[in-house]
Amino acid sequence: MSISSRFAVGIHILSLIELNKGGVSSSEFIAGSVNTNPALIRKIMGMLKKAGLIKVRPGIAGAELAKELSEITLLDVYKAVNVVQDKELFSVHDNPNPDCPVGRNIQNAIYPLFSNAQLALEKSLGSVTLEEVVKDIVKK
Amino acid sequence: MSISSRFAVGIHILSLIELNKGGVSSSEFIAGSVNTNPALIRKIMGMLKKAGLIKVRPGIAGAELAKELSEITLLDVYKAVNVVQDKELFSVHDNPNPDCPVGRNIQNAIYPLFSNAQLALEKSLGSVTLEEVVKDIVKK
DNA sequence: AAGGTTGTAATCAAATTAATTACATGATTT
DNA sequence: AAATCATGTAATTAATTTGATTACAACCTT
Repeated sequence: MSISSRFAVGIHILSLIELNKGGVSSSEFIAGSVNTNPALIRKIMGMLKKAGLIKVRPGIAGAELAKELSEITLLDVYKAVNVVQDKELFSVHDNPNPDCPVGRNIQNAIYPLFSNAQLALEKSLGSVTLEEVVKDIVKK
Repeated sequence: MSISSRFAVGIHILSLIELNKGGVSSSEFIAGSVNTNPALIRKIMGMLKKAGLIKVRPGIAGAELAKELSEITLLDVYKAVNVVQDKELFSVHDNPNPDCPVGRNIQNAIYPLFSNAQLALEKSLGSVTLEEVVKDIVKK
């Protein structure tokens, strides 16, 4: 199973706001670039706003970045759009048999290992800023 | 969204086979420890078998490890049970607008970054062997 | 007051998971 | 050889999540 495309769309939204600095980035405009529904864009923008990444106001068309792109990492976006609940990238079967030594201890044995893997993922995402993404888009 | 518990169950199965070396690890026995259905266990065991991690034969009760636990990493299990398709941990929205500079290039800009994050995750999983997991279970 | 935009809830089809049932195939036992 | 038990595998089902869509209240500008 895959992590929701909300994450990729979030990156798309932020990049577009930056590259459209001169114009007005309304949800409809952004939806046109992402090729989806304006309501979905507004929903994701609401998450980005809540995370302090963009500024949007009811009734006023357009969104602005709340931070420099160089200060926003992919991890910030990842966390903002809630694609993965904290510590729950990997799901674990519940109610293993408590009368079995393996069933009784498997969860505690696995948990820190899964947690480390998830942290490695997040560390990787945290090492890339949106500035780099936008530079790459411009270059192409 | 979370990665299927097949992964955790796969680890459970392999650990149990090891710790039950003296006895017969039938799908029903394993299902009792995992607390699920024998058919599901057989399905996952089929994947582990296909990946060369265990030996099972039709009609013959019980499964055996095909390798030493010290030679099996979490990554081997992860790949065996197909919880994530190669290069598809993160999903990307399709059909972004080709007439927009961002829409046209976002996928290529994002792809290697997502790929790196996924590799970091896999590297972490590849650094842990099942031997460590079983030792931890025994200790508890 | 009119027109356009954001915020948000509700609905819907499609996809995936895990549980379950069913049964064909294969091996062992009596 | 027949009965019994295990694996292999397909099909079904309910629950959950996703992304698309509609609808509309709240808000701002002209």
